[in-house]
Amino acid sequence: MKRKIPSSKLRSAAFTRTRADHQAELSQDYVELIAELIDEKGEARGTDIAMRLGVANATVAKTMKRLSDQGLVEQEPYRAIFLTGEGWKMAEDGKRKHQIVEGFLLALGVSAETAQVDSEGIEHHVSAETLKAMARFMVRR
Amino acid sequence: MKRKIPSSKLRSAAFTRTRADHQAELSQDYVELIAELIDEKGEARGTDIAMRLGVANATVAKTMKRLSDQGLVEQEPYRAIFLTGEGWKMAEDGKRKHQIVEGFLLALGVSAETAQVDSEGIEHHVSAETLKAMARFMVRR
DNA sequence: TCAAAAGTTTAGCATTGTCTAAACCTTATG
DNA sequence: CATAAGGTTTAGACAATGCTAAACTTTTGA
Ligand SMILES: [Mn+2]
Ligand SMILES: [Mn+2]
Ligand SMILES: [Mn+2]
Ligand SMILES: [Mn+2]
Repeated sequence: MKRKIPSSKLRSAAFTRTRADHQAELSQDYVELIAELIDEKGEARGTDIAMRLGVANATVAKTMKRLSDQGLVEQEPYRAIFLTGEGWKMAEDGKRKHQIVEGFLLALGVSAETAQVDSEGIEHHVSAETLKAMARFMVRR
Repeated sequence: MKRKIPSSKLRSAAFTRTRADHQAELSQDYVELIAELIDEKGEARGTDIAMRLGVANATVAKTMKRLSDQGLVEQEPYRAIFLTGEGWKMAEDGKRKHQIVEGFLLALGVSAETAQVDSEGIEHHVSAETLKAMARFMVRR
């Protein structure tokens, strides 16, 4: 039945959702990247993560602390980083979503570079409904 | 000629761009909202901004300080907030972009609510190239 | 084998963005 | 026109995300 929502309420809901998306964003990108490195090289080291993210080493170390508090990664001092079960799940969900968004942009006709760059930010703000629409578009097109 | 960029470089470029997008994001949303309020009511008051953004009053006040340091807004103590020339320009650019992204999502077939919410985050990560592709899609469809 | 290189951690700092609570002005109305 | 209600500002706290520099550990290779 869907009552009409007053527009200021709806408006603030959008900003609130965006802020929530941003909170989740960093963790998602980290675990996805860690999963990628493990697939590629068998392990994820701090330096490699820092390199690919374009941040300093110490930043990665600090973030790892948070991620392990969140139960997403595991690590021993001076050793490589691994994902927990939960971490793997998040990585896989993230990867799937990322691929749909990037593939969608390509299907829309943008260059590979642009699709790659834009999708890195866009992926975090795409709701289930929009993701479905993007997937549909790629199939039909 | 476009040399092949090593994939780790390109990868970090995407994250770096996303971080830059996020830095610009808050200012953009604020000025756009202030412009909207001025159009609607003739002035933008702190409370209204806070209401629509879904944040506390004090948060808005502190942000205003930053925005006026950035030369985007002007205000006298205890008075409403106004945009500088630069502020208006940013607001207008933002609005245009926002409308294209939101309209595009609608054209893609998502609900009005979803288009409204998702576009609030997505708009900040859409490059000129992607924006053009979205505009094209809406026309052709 | 053992010193240099490579990688990791820690300390200390800055900025952004958020909050609550309290103090302070402005406005509206009885 | 005095005061209550409604806005605004300030103070103080906190978490997240980034940085550099220094200390420390592990790995590598002469
Ligand atoms: Mn991703
Ligand atoms: Mn991302
Ligand atoms: Mn974002
Ligand atoms: Mn926005």
